[in-house]
Amino acid sequence: MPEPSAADRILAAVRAIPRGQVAGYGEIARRAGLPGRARLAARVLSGNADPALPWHRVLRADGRIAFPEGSAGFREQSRRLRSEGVEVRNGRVRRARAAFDLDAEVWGVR
DNA sequence: CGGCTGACTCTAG
DNA sequence: GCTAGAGCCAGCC
Repeated sequence: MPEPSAADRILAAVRAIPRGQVAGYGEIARRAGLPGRARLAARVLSGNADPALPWHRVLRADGRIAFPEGSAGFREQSRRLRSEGVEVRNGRVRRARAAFDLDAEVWGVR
């Protein structure tokens, strides 16, 4: 069978985010072997239909939720994050990158 | 082919 | 911490 499509690799990268942790769109794209394709990662998520996909663990580079504040998606994402112990303040997650990079070293990823 | 759009990112001020 | 502007990429009309 052919090698996985870009979208498949992005989805795999999203599924690899441990529970209770978060990653940025650019980070996901990079891990999928698509550096600089953050927008593609966002696009893939917008069209995903997999209920098991932890899409709520993906944030913007500055640790903010990518949805407009107050929107349905925004509330849903912050609710899911908090339910797994992630601290969400005013649409922003503390230590989005730091926490992830820390574990990245542990996993041997990079 | 041209133009618009978006769950993006980076740099400046 | 905030807003603006520019750069970027893929999909759609």
